[in-house]
Amino acid sequence: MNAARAHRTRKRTRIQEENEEKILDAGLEVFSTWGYRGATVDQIAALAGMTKPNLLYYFRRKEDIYLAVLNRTHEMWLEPLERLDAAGDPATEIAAYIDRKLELSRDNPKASRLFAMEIIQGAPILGDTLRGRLKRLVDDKAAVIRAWIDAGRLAPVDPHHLIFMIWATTQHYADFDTQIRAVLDTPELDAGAFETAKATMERVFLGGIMEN
Amino acid sequence: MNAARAHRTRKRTRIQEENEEKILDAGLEVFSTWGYRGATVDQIAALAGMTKPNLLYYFRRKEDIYLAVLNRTHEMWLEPLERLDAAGDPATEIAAYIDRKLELSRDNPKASRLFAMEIIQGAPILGDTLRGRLKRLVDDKAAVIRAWIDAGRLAPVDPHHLIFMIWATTQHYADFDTQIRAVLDTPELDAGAFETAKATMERVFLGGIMEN
DNA sequence: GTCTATACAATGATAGAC
DNA sequence: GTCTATCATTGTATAGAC
Repeated sequence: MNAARAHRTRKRTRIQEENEEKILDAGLEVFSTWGYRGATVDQIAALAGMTKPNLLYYFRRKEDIYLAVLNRTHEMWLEPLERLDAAGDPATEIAAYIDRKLELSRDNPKASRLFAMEIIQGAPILGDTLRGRLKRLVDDKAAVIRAWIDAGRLAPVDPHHLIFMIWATTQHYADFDTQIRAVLDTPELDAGAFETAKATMERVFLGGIMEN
Repeated sequence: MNAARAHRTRKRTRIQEENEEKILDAGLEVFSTWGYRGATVDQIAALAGMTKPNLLYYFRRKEDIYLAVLNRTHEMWLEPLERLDAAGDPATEIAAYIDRKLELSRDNPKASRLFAMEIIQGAPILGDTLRGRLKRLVDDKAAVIRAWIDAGRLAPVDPHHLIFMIWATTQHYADFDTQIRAVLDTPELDAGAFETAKATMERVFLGGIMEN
């Protein structure tokens, strides 16, 4: 985890914390736009407002920056699904999950695009996490959904693919934001656009999976 | 369009056509994996089975290859929506649209990822196309859907966002294929996985938007 | 402890000779 | 249609100044 910073063992100073944060913010920006390989250390340093050698004082290698940025954000990505509660009402729980996921896209579009680039490139870094922790979490929550279906509280849809559909639709508003803005002819996706998206998604998903 | 090949004015020979096609195939592969900037001409040349200088005889610059690859595939992307028929039955038409789009993802995952990378990077090349031709097409078909809604044949959902949802879910199976395979613990998305995906999507979408 | 200047090897894009 | 040369970019290392 912090092998990246093994050369520094002492407690971090205020300047260190501030600079590391600036670097990670810049890294998120650049990696999420260009992917790991397309990003350059120069770009990140410029965005962070420091020189390249100065940046390399904090992170010796490009890969260390990438790892740190991914580590800083990947917890955030699992959290909404973790909160899906087997004891709750199916419609309420699923609607709330969609809301949380859509909010995450709205508030952290760069983090969403960072993950998208990593996955599209074959998940060279996150592959193990996907096959391990993510798979266990999804299997877990798919079992919850299946129990709801077996109890006749939801229409019989495949739980895994239902989750994929929710991921796809919510993340679309972050990852493909450029395309959506082009089609809607708007300079940015404002609160109104997200409200309409949310209403449409809840109507389609809940209408589509409630036994009536 | 073929400004990229303006240096060649004669009719193309068989060898030229074959080599250009090999280059475009290799370019699709490499650009869709690494993005424009992360791709190298060396990689593309190696994949195309030729030397870098030989490749550069056909396309003088990396950007020319990228343009040609995008141009070769972007028509394909508009076609399924173009076929949405106002005179048809709403449920049938929308189900057929979903099918066509999902088939496109299954059969052309690399093209899908190429577009994804281009959009995530802010559509530097395709931006005008998105704001022009794509927007007109979507507005057109959104009007068709709205007419169905006004006639009481569909539930009142926002047509644009419904289309976004269909794009998101279908393309997800190409773009995030690595993540889906990790979660489903399968070496590849086979016909069965696509059947389940299709059934789930049709159940959710049609259940979600039919007035009952 | 923090930052700058400089260097350098590797890679990659492109031009031009053959 | 092929090979070589060139030149900019980029990742990384080091030496030392504040």
